[in-house]
Amino acid sequence: MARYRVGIETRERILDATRQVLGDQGLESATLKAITDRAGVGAGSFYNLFESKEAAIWEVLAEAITAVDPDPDGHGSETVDDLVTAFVAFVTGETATLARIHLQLAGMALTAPDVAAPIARSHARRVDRFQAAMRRHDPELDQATAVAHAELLLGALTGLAIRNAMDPDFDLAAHAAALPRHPGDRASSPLAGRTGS
Amino acid sequence: MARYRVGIETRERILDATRQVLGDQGLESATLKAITDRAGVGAGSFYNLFESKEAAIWEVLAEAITAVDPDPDGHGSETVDDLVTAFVAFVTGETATLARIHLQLAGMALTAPDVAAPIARSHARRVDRFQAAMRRHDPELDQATAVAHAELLLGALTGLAIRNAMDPDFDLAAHAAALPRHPGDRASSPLAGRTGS
DNA sequence: ACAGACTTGGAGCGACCACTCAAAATCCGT
DNA sequence: ACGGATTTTGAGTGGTCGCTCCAAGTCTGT
Repeated sequence: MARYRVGIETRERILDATRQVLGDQGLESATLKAITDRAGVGAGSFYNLFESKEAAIWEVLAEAITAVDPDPDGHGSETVDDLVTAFVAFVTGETATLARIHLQLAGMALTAPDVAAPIARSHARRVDRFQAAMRRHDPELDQATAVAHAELLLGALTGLAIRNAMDPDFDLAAHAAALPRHPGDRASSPLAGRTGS
Repeated sequence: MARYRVGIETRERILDATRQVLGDQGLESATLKAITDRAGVGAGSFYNLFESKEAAIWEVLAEAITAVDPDPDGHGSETVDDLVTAFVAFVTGETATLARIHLQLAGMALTAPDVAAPIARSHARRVDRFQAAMRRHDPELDQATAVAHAELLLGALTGLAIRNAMDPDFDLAAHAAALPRHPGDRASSPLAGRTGS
């Protein structure tokens, strides 16, 4: 399937359309017609390139699960700040549509068992990455506390991302910058330095 | 509609069924058949009591939006700890099914505009309540910092609730107890005192 | 330029969707 | 215990769902 150039391009157009439909209208509205209309493609073309509607959706969901935690550029040297900045970029940059899908994953995980496992794995990986960065910053920090603060930060980042998605005027970068990076840090006011590091 | 006692009881059975379907299988699987089968009721009975499928679902969603923030028992004297404990009770107690629905709301808010506004309102009310409790604890605390920490705590609580819903062995109470209640508090290890206050 | 492989659109399929309706059963003030 | 109001059932409606199929069109190695 998809051996000629046109086929590969069509496949990408369909995945793009699936991303947009999932991001803008949600899983419930992601019908075959919605996807193929947006891709400008007939049903037959779709099924020439994908096993089923579920297959295309799953491919995009897997992308949304993975994309929030891209391969470790400086896996052993990244700081908590790097990780927070990367998340802000994920939500506000080119991957914004994927980010909107990412924010719907938690709800899906509760009701779709086969999507829950990879989400849990991805979450665990992310917690570990944050936790390691915290302990690099403060080698005295015990692991359990670092993990707890990592979960705290990730939960807070998700909350801010949701507000950002709902309110176009929300200044995600400023609020994210104000989060306490390490256990014992004080949350500061997001009104202060706008793009400060 | 629903003037006789049987009618009122049937209405409640249908709402119960809707809660269960939404909580267990999600909005996508909440078909009329799924709801009426679980309620043990014919389609005609349903439409004798509800305008539409959407009306029943909306009624339950409104309940899930509201129930997380019940009317202020001691509105002017509650502590952050009270609020955290209340949330743990909401997730693990009799309202567990409503809590599962509540956790799906964020995703819905992104794709269903009419559900977004009440969710945003409810969230703002909750942030305000947490923030007020923090400033009662430390009158020196400026509002912007208190609000930021309130958002942090709420995001973290939601994250923990999702983990709790996905993993039946997760000790939500212990993890919630370890969260930093006030700006500058250190997250502690959830392995320590299990049900300590 | 040919020919076999691939891609395309869209009519059509059975299944399921939300919803209607009228006749039968039940309720409850009198 | 009567009788009008309410409730209940389930077959039926039109519409949409995911998906199949195939004739026609396009691609690409030769």
